[in-house]
Amino acid sequence: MDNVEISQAVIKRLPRYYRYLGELADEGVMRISSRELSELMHVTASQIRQDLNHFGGFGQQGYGYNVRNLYDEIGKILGLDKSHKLVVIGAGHLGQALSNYVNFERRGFHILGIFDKNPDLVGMKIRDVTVSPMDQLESFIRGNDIDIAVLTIPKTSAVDVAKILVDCNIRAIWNFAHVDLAVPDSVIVENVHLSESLMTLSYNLSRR
Amino acid sequence: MDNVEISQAVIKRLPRYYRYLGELADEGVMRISSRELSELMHVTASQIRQDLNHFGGFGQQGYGYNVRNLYDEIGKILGLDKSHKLVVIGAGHLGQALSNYVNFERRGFHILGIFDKNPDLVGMKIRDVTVSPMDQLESFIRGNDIDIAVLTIPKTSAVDVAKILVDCNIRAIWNFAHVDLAVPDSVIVENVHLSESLMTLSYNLSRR
DNA sequence: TAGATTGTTAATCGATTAACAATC
DNA sequence: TAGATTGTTAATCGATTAACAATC
Repeated sequence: MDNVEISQAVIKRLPRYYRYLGELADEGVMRISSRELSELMHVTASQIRQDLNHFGGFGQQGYGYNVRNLYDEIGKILGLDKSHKLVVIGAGHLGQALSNYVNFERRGFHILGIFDKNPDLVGMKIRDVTVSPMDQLESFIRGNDIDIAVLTIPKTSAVDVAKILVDCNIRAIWNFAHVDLAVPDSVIVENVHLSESLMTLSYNLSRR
Repeated sequence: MDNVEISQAVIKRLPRYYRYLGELADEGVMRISSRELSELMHVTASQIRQDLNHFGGFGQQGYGYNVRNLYDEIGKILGLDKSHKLVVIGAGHLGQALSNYVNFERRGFHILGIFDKNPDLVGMKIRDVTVSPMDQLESFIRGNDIDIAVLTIPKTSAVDVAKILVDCNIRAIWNFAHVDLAVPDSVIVENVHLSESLMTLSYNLSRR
């Protein structure tokens, strides 16, 4: 299973399937065919079947897919059946926004610590978590077996903090700083570069 | 020029070139070859030359590219030489984070209005802008010739607000709500689905 | 001029779509 | 059984990489 590498293009479509299937399940829809789903999502039925078959045959000929079952299976593929421990580094507005976002918690992403170098923010309480000073970061990650670090700090500090995170054997970094972090291959980096997203919008706007 | 459609894959790479070139310019680097840039960015030199040549010949044989010039040209391609008027809809933490982000302003994205339906947030001042109630949104957009609406509200409200925005002839929506907005083709939608990004990270984490 | 490097064409690779046999 | 729809192979399309002639 692990020997077949699945392209990131496929992976990036899974959360969208997951979202649509979750909504269908909430509406009480029991089964759906690839054609029906394709019309709903504005993609080809062929692509849906190809994508899903990378992971196994979840459907049944002549019937289609069981909505609830497919939802659960995609959840498992995405690792949403496991729980993850996170720290948020940077307690500014973005860090607060992410820390307050209830849906992450619901999907098994538990924020155990929030850190900031600004003494004015240290001690602030965000949901159940109190913001801690940066010098406690390293021992906290090691002591609490943290999987994921969320980086919502400026790019200059981000580079330095990433080094610390690697030393602490962090497994993944969700990076909101506008910089490409240089980390070993074993550490997963998922970038959210908001300014690049806005520039893409700007480009498309200027071509009208 | 407009008759050749350029793929979104190319467009999405431009902001990254722009970022690296900006940093090089700041460091005082005058010229760079596609090979040097390719080593810096970990992409192929071929791809860089192909990408750039969609928009014109910015280089010179035997010399390479003038860093400052290429930076400016990509900026123009991305529409960063023009100024844009935005409103932020949703003054929660995410809306505040984006409204406070100075770099957007510096790149010509001017936030003229911030709106929220929560009376507790109305009246709050974020940089120079005071949060207004939602019922003033429509007249504000029309009266101030707003280009871009930034949606940082829950998905249920997002669908309704998007309808209003379309009625007001908004040109683009930067959408942070976890929903696919149904708008006419003439309206550009750029989605930032944070939970999908986190799920992608989660997938990659579980395959190690 | 000789060396370097672009701009661009051709070759390769990978992803998407179409088609259909298998099967529920 | 007949109809429907999957799983999967084959065909197409598009994007990336390689190669090299043009040229600074």
